[in-house]
Amino acid sequence: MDICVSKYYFMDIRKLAKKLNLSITTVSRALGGYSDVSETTRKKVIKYAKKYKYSPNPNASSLASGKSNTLGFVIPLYGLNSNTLNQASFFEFIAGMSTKIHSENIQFFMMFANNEKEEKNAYEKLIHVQKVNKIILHNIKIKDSRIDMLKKNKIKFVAWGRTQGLNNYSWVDLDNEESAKVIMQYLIEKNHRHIAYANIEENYNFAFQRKQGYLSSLKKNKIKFNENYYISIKNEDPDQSASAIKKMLNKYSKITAIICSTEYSAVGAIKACNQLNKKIGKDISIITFDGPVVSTIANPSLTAITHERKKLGQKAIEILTDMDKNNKTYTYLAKANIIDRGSVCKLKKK
Amino acid sequence: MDICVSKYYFMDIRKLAKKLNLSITTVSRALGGYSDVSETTRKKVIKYAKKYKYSPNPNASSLASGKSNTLGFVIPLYGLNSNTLNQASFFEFIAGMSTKIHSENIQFFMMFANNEKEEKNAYEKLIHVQKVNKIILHNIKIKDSRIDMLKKNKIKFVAWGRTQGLNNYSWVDLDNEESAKVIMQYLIEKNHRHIAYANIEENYNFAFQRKQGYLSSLKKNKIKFNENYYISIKNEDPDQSASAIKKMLNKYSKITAIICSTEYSAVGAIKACNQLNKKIGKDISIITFDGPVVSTIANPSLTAITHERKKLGQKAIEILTDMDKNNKTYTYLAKANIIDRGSVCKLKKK
DNA sequence: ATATTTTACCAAAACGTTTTGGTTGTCAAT
DNA sequence: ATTGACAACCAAAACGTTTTGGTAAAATAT
Repeated sequence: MDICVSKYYFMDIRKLAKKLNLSITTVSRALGGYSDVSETTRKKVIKYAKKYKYSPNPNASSLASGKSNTLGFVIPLYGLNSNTLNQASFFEFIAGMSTKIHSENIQFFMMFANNEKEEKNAYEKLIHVQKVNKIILHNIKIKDSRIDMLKKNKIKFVAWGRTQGLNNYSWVDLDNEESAKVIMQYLIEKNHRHIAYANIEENYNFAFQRKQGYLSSLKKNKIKFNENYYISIKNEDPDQSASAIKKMLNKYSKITAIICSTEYSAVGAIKACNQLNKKIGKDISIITFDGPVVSTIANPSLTAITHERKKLGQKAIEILTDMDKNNKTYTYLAKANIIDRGSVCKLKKK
Repeated sequence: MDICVSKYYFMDIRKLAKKLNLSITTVSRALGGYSDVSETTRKKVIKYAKKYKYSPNPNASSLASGKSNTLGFVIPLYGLNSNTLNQASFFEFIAGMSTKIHSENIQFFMMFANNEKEEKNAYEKLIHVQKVNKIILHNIKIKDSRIDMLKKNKIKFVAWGRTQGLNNYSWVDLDNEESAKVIMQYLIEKNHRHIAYANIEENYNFAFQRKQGYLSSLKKNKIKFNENYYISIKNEDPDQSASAIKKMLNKYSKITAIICSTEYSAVGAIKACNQLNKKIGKDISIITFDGPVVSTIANPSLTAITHERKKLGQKAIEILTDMDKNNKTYTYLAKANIIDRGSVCKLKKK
């Protein structure tokens, strides 16, 4: 990789205008896409701007226009260990964004927050000091005051995740309910009927939605919901899950399959089965949501349903760009696919 | 979390100067810490600036000064799956930085790169367009042309990792060689003598350094290096590791312990042992470098040596701030601790 | 032929700072 | 008393854009 000091980088709009025998205004407006510039002039300007690698000074431009064409992004480090926003999914989101950011030439401004207070400060700074005009919001809570705040300040934003209830803003999200249904269909086709569900507490939106899918599939298939088959763990602690699952399996031996709502419950399930000497994929079937890490690394590896998380990031940027043009709101639901890793077996039909 | 639209945020330096009955210059220089402002005036200015939540417009200030007090950071997404820069360590680094960034009030400018070409462009943009004056460099290769480039452009930087050979620049790094020695001491105290080492290819700097520690410990303890006990896998593929380790264990039954240089080899080792029906922590001992994920999630969990990666980020920022004052270069080596998770057993003394 | 609209361009102001190159007043040294 | 040094302040220029409010010429309408 060779990066040299290029002389062309010191070209500013004034020099460019002089070279072209045009006024600064015309050059600026040509590049800005305004209609009061003839197409022949515009082409000439663009051609020379490229040739001399002219790139507007972002500080000057933001100062003059009052807007910095910058995307604000607060990373709640304190929440990154939680399933709602774990490191792996975060990176997939980023990776998705990056594919679009490059082409659209959006600048990026990141801040970090180690707690809620810092998070609040970060948003204030982004808006009032850095003057970002776009924000990607994540770590969405069931009720989230940031949404009103951004609306008040007329900042364009896309939420990664949804609040519960009315969602009259742009968001991208996993299709959690649908995914749960897909999992259920998969298990039912393999003749499982006694299907347990290991969740974390439902006041995470995704946990709630996934459970809804589970319930609705049960109903559709005329299986009665057995609350003994449903576990809800408060903390994201594999060992807590493990002991709860162990108890459940001991008591209700009819269970043939467990759906794990999170990576942590999946680890718990594995531990529980090992302790009970139940062979996964044979004596008991396990299927988990996502868990890119645990699914592949865990021993044995787990059949899982994985979402196209990269698309979330990609769509978020696309939506923001669209919102610049129209004043609409957009939404996007990422679909999921089941990856068979052998931890679900087919039962004989009764 | 409640974020309101604060009227104070629209205070600029002019209004502040008027309120204080001072010139703009004096206010600016008071806040800038210049000596041609009396201490009483400075105190007054600072007090009012705080009171009215004055915060200089970063665009105006960067434009005027020609420097943006911004930290540049390119995330090579394409390298984030590699052990040198994996997601978990990346976040720990970030988290470390964030503790310092808040207090020092450094701005952050991130870019993403999906390949080497984009990485190159990103650095060019950061320097020539965004005008960042500080950079944190990571994904350091054994020879790395970025270092010369940054020196030429007189950008202050801290590297996360070291090139091989002369390191006359500021860097922070893991003390890989020392960590390997610590592991070896740990195993030898537990009477292991036939210690295997599962590495990835040595042209990763960290892999090379770790091997050095292993070799030097062998020497110190008068154990002859047995090249049959040493594995070097090209790709970060658990299955490749697994088959190599399986072969090794089959052939050389004297081996009582395996050191895994990476997360991937650790997974490989677990798989190999399971296939051979060797009980980890009993029939065979496994200890791994880092692998925060695999160590805890893997089944069984693994004894590991973990570095204080958070400190890397913290120190990187500290060093950059120090470099602003002095023109020295600084270095920092993060220490490591062994976390016992029961995968290493104590052998009887022969 | 004249009035009106449209097209294509531009000079100058504005954005909110930092920096330059001063000035004024005070104090100590002569 | 005069000079020099220094402390404390300031007006104006500069940073590189965008935006405002034009103008002149060309095209169109009357």
